[in-house]
Amino acid sequence: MDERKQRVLRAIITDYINTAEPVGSRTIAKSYDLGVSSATIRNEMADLEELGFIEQPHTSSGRIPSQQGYRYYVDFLMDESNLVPGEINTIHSFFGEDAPKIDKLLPDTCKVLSDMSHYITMILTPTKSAGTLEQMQILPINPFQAVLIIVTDVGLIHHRTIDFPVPVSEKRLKEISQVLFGKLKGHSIDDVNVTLMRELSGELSKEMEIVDGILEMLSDAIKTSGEEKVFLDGTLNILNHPEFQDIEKVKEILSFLANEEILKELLQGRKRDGMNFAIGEELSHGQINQCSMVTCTYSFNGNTMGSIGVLGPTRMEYARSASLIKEVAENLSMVLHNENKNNGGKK
Amino acid sequence: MDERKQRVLRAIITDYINTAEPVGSRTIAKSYDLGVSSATIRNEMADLEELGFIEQPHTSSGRIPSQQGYRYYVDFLMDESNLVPGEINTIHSFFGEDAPKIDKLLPDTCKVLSDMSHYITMILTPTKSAGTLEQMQILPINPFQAVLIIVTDVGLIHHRTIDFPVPVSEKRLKEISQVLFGKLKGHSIDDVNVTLMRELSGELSKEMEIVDGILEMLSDAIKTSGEEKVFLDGTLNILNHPEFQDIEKVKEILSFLANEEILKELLQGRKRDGMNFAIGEELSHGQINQCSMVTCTYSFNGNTMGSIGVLGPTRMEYARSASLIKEVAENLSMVLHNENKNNGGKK
DNA sequence: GGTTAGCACTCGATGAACAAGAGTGCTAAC
DNA sequence: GTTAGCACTCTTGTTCATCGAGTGCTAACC
Repeated sequence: MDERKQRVLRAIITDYINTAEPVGSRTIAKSYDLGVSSATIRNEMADLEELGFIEQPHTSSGRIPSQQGYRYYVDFLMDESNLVPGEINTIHSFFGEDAPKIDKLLPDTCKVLSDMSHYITMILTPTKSAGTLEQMQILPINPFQAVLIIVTDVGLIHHRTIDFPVPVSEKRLKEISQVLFGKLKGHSIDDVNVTLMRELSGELSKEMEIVDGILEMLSDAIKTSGEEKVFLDGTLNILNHPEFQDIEKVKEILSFLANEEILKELLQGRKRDGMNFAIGEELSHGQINQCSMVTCTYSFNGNTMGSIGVLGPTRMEYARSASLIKEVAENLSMVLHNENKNNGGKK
Repeated sequence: MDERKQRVLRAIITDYINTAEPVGSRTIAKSYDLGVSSATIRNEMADLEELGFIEQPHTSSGRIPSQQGYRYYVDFLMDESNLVPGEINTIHSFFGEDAPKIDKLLPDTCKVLSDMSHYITMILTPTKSAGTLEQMQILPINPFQAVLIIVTDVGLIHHRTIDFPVPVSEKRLKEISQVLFGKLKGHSIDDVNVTLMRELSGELSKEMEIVDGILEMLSDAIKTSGEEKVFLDGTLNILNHPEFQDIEKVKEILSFLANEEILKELLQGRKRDGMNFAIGEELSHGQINQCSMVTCTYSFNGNTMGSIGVLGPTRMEYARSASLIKEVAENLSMVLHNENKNNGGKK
């Protein structure tokens, strides 16, 4: 891959991203300043095709980038994309003074990012291990049911109803709740497991009679409360792209994305390093093998905790998406950081 | 409208609902046993068209029902639709022994109904006035933030973060929470307004110093917690119907439905009587004037409280949808009734 | 007088034929 | 190594004829 081939490939991809039309040698010679004629570019294109970076939908049409081409692009060719000041302002003011309350923060961020990117956006909540139990309460509804409320240190709030097999009095529930909370406060939610609960059970039973099974139920409820969650927004953005004008295709993709487990998997799998690009079949799911996803992790006090992703056609604006996500992720991390400082500081 | 015209109209609508194709006189003469020739039916059809019940997409095509035709159909012609035993079983077992926990009940019901009907399904939660405050708790997160948790007598659970303008200690918050709950328990959430809160404020201030504004914030939070909510499911079902193969149309409808206020309005407007049919422009929104909606109220101890609706093309299976919704609404009402009896009975 | 058979007519859908245009690959000249 | 030129390919859009479903109307029928 000499210099000129790279420039040709970059031109092809840039043009195709903008127009969604196969791009021919003449277009490149005219619009991208390579200083050579279309014939020369044709020769380069033939080479690029042989190398697998571009392909021809049919003989005598222009070329479109292959998955491998996009991969090479994001790895080596992509320019830094500068967001326009207006966009940066939008993001800053969203995360500014009036940033949404903590429990609205993630879904609202998701919406902002999908509006700005014009792609499908998803955000994975912090990992279990990063969240510690900050508040816990069990509210009785009736003798057989109660609501468990959990607040983690990052401010995520969960509630869940619990069904008891035998009646539990309000008084008893209150006692259990208090003792439990006393023991569990500050622990990582990940730590709450059967073993810990057994230990507690031992301690607790000295103080009061514990109904069998209740602790297990609570332990279970707490654990599932701490599970990761995915917010999704902008699914309809997909309809704006010319590659998704086929109803069947759209149905397949959207119903695929309706499964939260799938979304989790998509985001979790790319949580290690900061910015990540997954192109077409790299996503490992046939339903979205004509899509690409750009993800970025966001952090909480320096600990990796969640990730943000936008999903669009393989012909997506990788550079711009990356810049957008990065900006959003940084701002989000900052807000979460401050939230937490308030927590610790003012208390 | 003599007997025969009615039979012809019914045949046309039935056929069109099944095939989505304009239906011709010959089809009717052949498949629907009217005992007359196609020529006679042609004459009747010309009359029906003049009366405004059917229309012709273009000269020399078959006829399709007009909105007025559908209206006449649901008002006078529609047969009772019998669900097949399998369907009834599905519904019964969903609402049976292992019915979802109360806070999952409505969204899950929504999903079941959309799966069975193949249309978009929405459920409006109980009206404010029907729900009384059963449980309330304020959990401190930090001096400036707390979580308000509300459980209504129908088992709906809401949580909301509250930002205080000035720090409030945990102890103080606990006191306020307890006193407030003591006063408000059993009241309708609708009753919680500034006036009541002022009164309470007077009483409370004898017992403790109340930070200005806190009560208003709480009042506000409680009120919005009691607001109606809409669950939506099966939006992708729309893609299965031949009248929605146009991406633009689909985009318009789905983004229209993404607005929860709109959904509320759609369901609230039809909450008075039990079963309700709204056809095309009767829905009063251009975006969905090619859709129809069947709604049914469900009740709680005999009090009207919420409503269920399915939205499909005007060419929808009105009879079947009505039967489905009715069955679901009745079962739902029953489960909610029992829930409540448990509440009262066992406590 | 209502019903029906027959027939001419309309109009969308389908598909073939054709021209236009975009783009390529190859060759030969620079 | 680069480029101009050209023949060739393939898609796209258009025109045109055909087909068929379905109608409306008329005249005959019971």
